[in-house]
Amino acid sequence: MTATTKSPTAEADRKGTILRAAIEVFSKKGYHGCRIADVAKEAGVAYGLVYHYYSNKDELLQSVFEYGWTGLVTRLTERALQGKTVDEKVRGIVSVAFDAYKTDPRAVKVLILEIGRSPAGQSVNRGSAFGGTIEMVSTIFRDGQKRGELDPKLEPLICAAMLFGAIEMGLTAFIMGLLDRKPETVDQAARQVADTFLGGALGDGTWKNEKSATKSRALKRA
Amino acid sequence: MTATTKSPTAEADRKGTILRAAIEVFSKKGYHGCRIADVAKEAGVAYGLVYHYYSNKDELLQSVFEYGWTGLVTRLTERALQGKTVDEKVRGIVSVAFDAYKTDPRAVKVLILEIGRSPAGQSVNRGSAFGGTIEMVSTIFRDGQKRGELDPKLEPLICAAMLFGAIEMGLTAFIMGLLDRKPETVDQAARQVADTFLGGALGDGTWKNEKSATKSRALKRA
Amino acid sequence: MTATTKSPTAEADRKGTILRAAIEVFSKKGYHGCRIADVAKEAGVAYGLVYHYYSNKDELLQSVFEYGWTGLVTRLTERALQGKTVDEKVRGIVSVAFDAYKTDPRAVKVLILEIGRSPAGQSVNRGSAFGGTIEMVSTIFRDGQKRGELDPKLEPLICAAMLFGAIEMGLTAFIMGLLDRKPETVDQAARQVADTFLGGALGDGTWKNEKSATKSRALKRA
Amino acid sequence: MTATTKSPTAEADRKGTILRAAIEVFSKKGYHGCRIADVAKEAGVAYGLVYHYYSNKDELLQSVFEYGWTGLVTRLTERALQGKTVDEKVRGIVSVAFDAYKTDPRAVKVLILEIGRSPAGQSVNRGSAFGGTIEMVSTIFRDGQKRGELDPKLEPLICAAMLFGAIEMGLTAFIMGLLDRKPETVDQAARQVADTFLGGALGDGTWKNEKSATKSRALKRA
DNA sequence: CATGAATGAGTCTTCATTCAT
DNA sequence: CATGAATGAAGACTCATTCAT
Repeated sequence: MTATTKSPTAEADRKGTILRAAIEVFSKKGYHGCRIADVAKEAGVAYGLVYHYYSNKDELLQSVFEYGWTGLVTRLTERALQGKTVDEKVRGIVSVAFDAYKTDPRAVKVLILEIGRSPAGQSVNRGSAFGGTIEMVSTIFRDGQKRGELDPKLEPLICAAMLFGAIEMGLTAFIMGLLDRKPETVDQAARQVADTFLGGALGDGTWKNEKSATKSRALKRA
Repeated sequence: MTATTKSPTAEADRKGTILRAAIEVFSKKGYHGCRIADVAKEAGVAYGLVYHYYSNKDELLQSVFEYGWTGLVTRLTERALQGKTVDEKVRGIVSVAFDAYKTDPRAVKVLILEIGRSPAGQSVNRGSAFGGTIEMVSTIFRDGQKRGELDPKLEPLICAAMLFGAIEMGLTAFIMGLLDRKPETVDQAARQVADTFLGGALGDGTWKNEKSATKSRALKRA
Repeated sequence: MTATTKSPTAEADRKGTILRAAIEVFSKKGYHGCRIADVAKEAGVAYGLVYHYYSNKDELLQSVFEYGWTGLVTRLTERALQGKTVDEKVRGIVSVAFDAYKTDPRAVKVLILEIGRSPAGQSVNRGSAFGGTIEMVSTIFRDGQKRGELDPKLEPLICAAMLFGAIEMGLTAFIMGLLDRKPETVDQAARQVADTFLGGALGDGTWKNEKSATKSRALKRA
Repeated sequence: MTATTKSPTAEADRKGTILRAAIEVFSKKGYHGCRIADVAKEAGVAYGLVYHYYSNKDELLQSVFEYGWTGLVTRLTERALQGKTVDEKVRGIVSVAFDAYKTDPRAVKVLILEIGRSPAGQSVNRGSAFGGTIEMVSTIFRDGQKRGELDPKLEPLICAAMLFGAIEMGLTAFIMGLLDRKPETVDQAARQVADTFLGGALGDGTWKNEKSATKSRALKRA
C-alpha cells in the first residue's frame, strides 16, 4: 500500500482486455482483415495503448496464440498422461478439444483459422508448436504400438495427424455453421469423433444388434 | 519477333502462366503475403497485364480456387459415384486427394491453406464450396446408413468432416515437412488414412495374427 | 520509335522534378521538418510516386546528397588538380564553393545544414564523404609542404578543415541572412576568404601602402 | 530511504541530471533522433519527470543550448574584452573554444551539430544567438580596422564567420574522428588554427629559417 | 514530487488499381 | 495486347504530451 502502487491487476486487466478484444476481432475479421484500430475500439482503449503492451500487430497475434494454444496443449498433455490405454487417451484429447470449443468458440476459431496456417510471416513458434503438438500426440500411438494395442505397421505421425484433422474439421463444421452450436450437438459430435477414430466409420457391426453402439464398443474394448 | 502477332494459344498461355504463377506465389507467401507484382514477376509478364486477364486480386484467387478446387471436386464426385460401398467410395476419395497432392503439391497447399479458411468477408463461393463439398461427401454416409452399412446414429456431416480433416491434416503433415515427400510414403499414408478411417485406429485385432494387417482388413470387409 | 517507347526523358524528368522538390523543401524545412507529402506537393506529383523512384525518405536525402555533393566534389577535385601552387589550388576551391552557392543556394543550404551533420541515422556514405573530402583536400597541403610552400609543422588535416570551415561558415553567413545575397557581395566574400586563409587576417601590412591589397599579396607570393 | 524527504539540492540535482542526460543523448543521436524516454532512461528518472522540469522537448533543447552556449559566449566575450590587439583577442577566442571541447566534448558536439543549424521554425533564440555571437566577434575586427591593425577592405562579418568556421570545422575534425582526441593534439590544433587564421596558411616564410615557426611568428607580431 | 499508464495526432510506407502510351 | 508509370486510400507505428494515482 505504498504511494506508488498501482492496483496490480490494473495492468493485467488492460492487457487482458486488449488480448480478449484481439481474439474477438481476429475471430470476426481474421488477422489480415482487422486493424489495430479495431482492436483498440473493441477493447475500449486508445489506439496507442495497444502498442504500450504489444510491440506490434504480429506480437499481438503471437500472444493470442500463446494464450489459446499453450493452454490447450497443456490440457491436452495432462489428459494424454492421465489415460492408460490409447482409447482413454484419445477420448481425453477429443473431449479437451471440444470442451475448449464449448468454452470459448472464438478463441478456438482464431487458433484454427489463423494460427499455423498463414504461410508467410509467421514466427517459427507457431508452426513448430503445431507440428510439435502433433509429434507429442504421436507418442501416444507409438507407446500403444509397444504395448500391443496398435498395429505396429501404422505410422504414428499419421495417426496423430488424422486425429487432429478429424477434431479440427469437426469443429470447423460448427464454426462454418454446418451444424448447430447446441451443447448437445457438440457433445454428440465429440463422442462420434472419438468413436469413429478409434473404431472406424464402419464399426464392428455391433450397432446392428444393440441399443447403444457406443457403449457396446467401449465394453468390447475394455 | 513481330510485336503484334501472337499464336492463337498465346492468350490462353498468358492467362495460364499467370494462373500458375499465382498458385506458386500464393503457396509460398499466401494470399495476403504476396503482391500482384510478385505474381507478375513470377509469371514473367508486365505488371498491368495481370489486370487484363483478372479484374482484381480477389478474382485471381477465385480462379486459382476454381482451377484447383473445381477439378478436385469433379474428380471426387466421379470417384464417389463410381464406388458401390462406402468402403470403396471412401478409398476413392482418399486416393483422389493424395494423388492430387502427388501431382501438384503447390496447388493443394494453396487449397488447404487459403481457401475455405479465410473468415467472413470473402466471396461466398469459396466458403460455400468447401461446405458444399463436405455436404456432398456426407451423402455417401447417409446413403450408407440407408443401405445398412453404417450405424444410423452417426451424423453423416461429422463423418464427412472427419474424413476431410483426416485427409487434410495427413497432407498437412507432408506440407509441414513432418514426413518425407517420397511417393511411397505418400501412398502408404493414403492407405493408412483410408484404413484407419474405415476400420478405426484400434482395428479389429487381426493384425496380431497376420502378416499384412492392411490386406487382412481389406479382405475382411470386402 | 516503337509503340512501347516512353520519351526517355520522361522518367528522368519526373525523378529530377522530385529531387529538385526535395532540395527545395529540405532547404526550407529541413529533413525532419518536411513530410513526403510536402515533397510530392512541391513536385506536383502523387504521393506514391515519390516511392516509385525513391524507396524511402532517407534514400531521397541520400540522392539529394549525391546530386549536390558528388558534383561539388568532382568540381573541387578538378580545380584542385588544375592549380600548380597551393595558392592557386585554394583559390580554385574557394571559387568553386562560392560559385555553387551563387548557382544553387538552396542545394548548398541543404548540403551545409543537413548532410554530414545529423549525428544519427545517417548512412556511412555521407559522413565518410564529408571526411573523405577533407582528407582529399588535405593532400593539397601535404604536397605543398613537400614542395616547400608550407610550414611542415602544420597539420594538413587541420589546414583542410580550416579551409572548409571558413568557406562553410562564410556561406552560412549568407544563408542566415547576415549578409546580402548580391552577387558582388558573394564574390567579394569569396575573395576575402581565399586571401585571408592564405595570407592571414592580419596580412603582411602591404594594404597600408597599396591600392589593391589582393594584387600586391598575390604578386609578393608569385 | 524515506519517500518524501529530499535534500535541498535534490531538485537542482534532478534537473541537472536530466540536463546532462539530454546533452549526452542529443550528442549521440541528435535532437530528432532521440525520444524523451531516452533522456529519462539516461538520467535514470521516470518518464514524466522530465515534464516536471521542462515543459516540452524543445525547451529542453533550449536549456541545453543555454547551458552550453551562454556559458561559452560569456567566456568568449570576457576573453575578447581582455585582449588588447586583434591577435590577442583571436587567440583568446580560439583557446576558449578548444578548452571547452577538451572539457566537455559532448556539449560542444551538441552545440555544433544541433544549434544554430536547424532551419526555420525553431525558436528565434538559437539562430539569433549564433548570428549574434558572430556579430559580437565581428566587432573585434571592426575595432581592429579602426586602430589600423586590419585591412579596412575586409568585411568584419566575414572575418568573424571565417574564424568561427575554422574553429568549428577544426573541432569537427576531432568529433568525426579524423584526428585523435589526445590533449596535445587538441592543443596543437588550437595553436595552428590561431596562427593560420592570423598569419595565413602560407605564412611569412619565417619558418624556412627558424626552428620554431610558431614562436617566430608570435614574436614578430608581438 | 514522482511515476508510468494512457492518449491520439502525425507520418511513413505499402500496394491494389487505373491509365496514358 | 502489353507496359509500367501514376494514383491515393488505407493502415501500421511513433512519440510528444497529459493525467490519475
